[in-house]
Amino acid sequence: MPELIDKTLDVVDCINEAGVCSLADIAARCGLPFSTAHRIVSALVARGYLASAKRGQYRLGGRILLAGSRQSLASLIETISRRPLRDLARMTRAHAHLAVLDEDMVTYLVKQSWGRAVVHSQEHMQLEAYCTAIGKVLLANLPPDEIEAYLEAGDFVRLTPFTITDVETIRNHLLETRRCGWATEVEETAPHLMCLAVPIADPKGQVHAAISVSIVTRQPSHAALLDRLPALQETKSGIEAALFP
Amino acid sequence: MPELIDKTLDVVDCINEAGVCSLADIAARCGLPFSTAHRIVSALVARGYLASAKRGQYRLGGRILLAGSRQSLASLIETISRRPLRDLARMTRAHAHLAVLDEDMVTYLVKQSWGRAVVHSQEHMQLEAYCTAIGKVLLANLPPDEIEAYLEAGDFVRLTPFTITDVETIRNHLLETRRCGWATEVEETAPHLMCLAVPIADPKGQVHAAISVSIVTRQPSHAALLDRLPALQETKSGIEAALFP
DNA sequence: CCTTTACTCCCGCGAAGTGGGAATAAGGGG
DNA sequence: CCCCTTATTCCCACTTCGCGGGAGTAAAGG
Repeated sequence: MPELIDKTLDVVDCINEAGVCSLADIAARCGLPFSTAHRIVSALVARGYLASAKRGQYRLGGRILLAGSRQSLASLIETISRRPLRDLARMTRAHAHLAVLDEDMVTYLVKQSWGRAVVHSQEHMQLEAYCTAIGKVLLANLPPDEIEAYLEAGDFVRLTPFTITDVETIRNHLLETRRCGWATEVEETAPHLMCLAVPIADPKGQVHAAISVSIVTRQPSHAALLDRLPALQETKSGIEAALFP
Repeated sequence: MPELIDKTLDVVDCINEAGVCSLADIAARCGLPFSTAHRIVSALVARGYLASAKRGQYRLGGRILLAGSRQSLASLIETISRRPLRDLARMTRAHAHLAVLDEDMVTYLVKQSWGRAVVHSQEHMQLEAYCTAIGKVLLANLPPDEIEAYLEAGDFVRLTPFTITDVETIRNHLLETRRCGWATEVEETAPHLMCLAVPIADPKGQVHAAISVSIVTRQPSHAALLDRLPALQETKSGIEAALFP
């Protein structure tokens, strides 16, 4: 790979992380000679990828700030994930889903089916969050105050005999989910249906989506779900690596 | 400026504008040889600045999408504008402001005073939009449905004998403002105070902020305001060029 | 299964980037 | 208001690193 490109992206990454830097900071952080750093920074400023407010203050420029806002990360995650999820569905002999949280509702962006067993989910469908594995993962990774707001505002309907509707129990589930990094759901939304989900996060730990496997069976058991956890984790890693190498 | 950096940014810009491209598209649009385009694209993909969903589909990667969301464009505009506005204030012998719209209120981000005349504005202060020049510019460049929503919801208080409170008149002012690119206000918020404002927009015409000059005088006149329009326009151009070269 | 299309890889030439250092300009503090 | 500090700009010979044509290869879609 061209070295200059790497150096250039090092500079951008560095400023992206640090917020504002002087040229000296940049040179030091990226391990670049002074003049090289200056040359790169000048080129980036000239193109609007960096901006210098005052002396010794470089920051991200308008071009980059605008680029981010035009397209949503969710749409990228969706297209990136489609193939890995199809592989996951085959490998685990289960349905695979990708979803994000939208206005406290789980929004399914990708569904990859497996076998004949029919699951009611569909792409673009919205479901309640408290009773689905994906929903639990997404809720659990919200800021604490938003979790509380959700728990207070929520109207937790009993969809099956196993649906958890008690606020305290849900809160504990969410805490546990956040701690261990995955969530399950066994017949909480529909009979014979169980689910295992993990989050998709960026390198800083911010969660942007979640993926899950869903199994339809006469004999629901946690063990059958957890067998799939390694494969799910691997898919998670693959997607995260594609998004944030 | 290093040529490779320029080519690299050409590629990024190209994908940013086109949304999704194949390698061939990129090479064609940027006028690059195939192998060169491939080398650049690979490097960008390896760093997460581009992502390839499937064959022939490159798009912006997670790194860039995330970079944009972390910092706000408003904060950049604020720091970039401070110096040009100070110069503007000196040159026009007036107070200069930068503001954005936040929840239908004008939010002042930068104030550069001139002379002794005191103006009530302050940085971080919020004012009503319908009766200020900056507010009119910002409102006028909202999507039509949001303008209508503002006009319907608004409670237009008469602050001075000259405040415009009639919805129909305000609507016409906004249309005219959008057409000609600037707005004035003569004693609509306070006695002896008049104002002239223009928008700060990106290359696609999207308005992100507005700047203004404010004059305190015993004899308010449109002419004295419009004398300042060229200087204001020049400052606008300078800021826009710094943001989006 | 086959075809098409996009991607990957290779290699010698030479243009293009490198980087040490000195001059210059621009702020901020006293 | 001036000086001092610190960031920035500029220069130039060296040599590395990227260039780019084309042939091979893998993958998607019919």
